[in-house]
Amino acid sequence: MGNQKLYKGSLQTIILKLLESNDKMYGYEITQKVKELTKGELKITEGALYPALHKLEADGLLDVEVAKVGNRLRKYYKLTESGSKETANKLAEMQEFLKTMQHLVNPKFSLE
Amino acid sequence: MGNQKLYKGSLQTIILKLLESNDKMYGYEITQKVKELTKGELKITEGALYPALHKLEADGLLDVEVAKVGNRLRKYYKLTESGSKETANKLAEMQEFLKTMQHLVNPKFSLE
DNA sequence: TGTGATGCATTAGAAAATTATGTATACATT
DNA sequence: AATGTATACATAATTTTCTAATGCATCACA
Repeated sequence: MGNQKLYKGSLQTIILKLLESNDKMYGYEITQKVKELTKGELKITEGALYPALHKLEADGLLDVEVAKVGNRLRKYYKLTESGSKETANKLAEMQEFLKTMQHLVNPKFSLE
Repeated sequence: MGNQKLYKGSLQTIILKLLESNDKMYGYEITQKVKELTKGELKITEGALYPALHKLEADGLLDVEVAKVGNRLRKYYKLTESGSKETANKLAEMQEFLKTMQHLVNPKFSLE
């Protein structure tokens, strides 16, 4: 919702995590999955998604496989081997970050 | 560390939270406090900090009080009334975001 | 037949950082 | 005396990463 800007920088990690859980996905599917998983809180725009996918592919973290469904085009993405490794790294990084932020802003613990 | 880019978008919230906990602080003090609280994981650069402080001030969320310590200048910032309200909002937003991300990157261990 | 959903993509622009640089004081070490 | 590190402010150029807008095309369905 209002916190849409907070997710800056975590899109790649989100994509990688989804592909780790789902083997292969296509772009539109990713946007819908994120919307569903976050109950509409996070909306991935196409202007962010497609460049991100292209970059991950260019970096060798994703493989593409084009499929035709009816007369419609789909590009299925899946993790390469090095993509799997990078996913583990990025997820660890994210966990660390979440822990740090949790600690920073948690109202229960005042910051001295 | 490597997750330095993940914090994009949360600097304002961090500043506001620190000022909520500490009544008044000056810029350099904020950078040191964040470094200390996060054990060096998060480093606020001046190029990000000062523009952020100026914006918060311009938006009426912070008041400034200039102090001279020895021959050195310090600008102490503290929350205005509307700053306190906004802090509450931003902290709630952040909690929500952290929960969402936690759920996204580790659906197995949801927080709820 | 036109509207919303599906599916790809790019472009212009904004937001929010990093990096580099600048000024100046203070203190400790060589 | 000179050098480096810490303290303390600040800005400018650049980069990263998004949003918003737009475009093309297929498909379902009312």
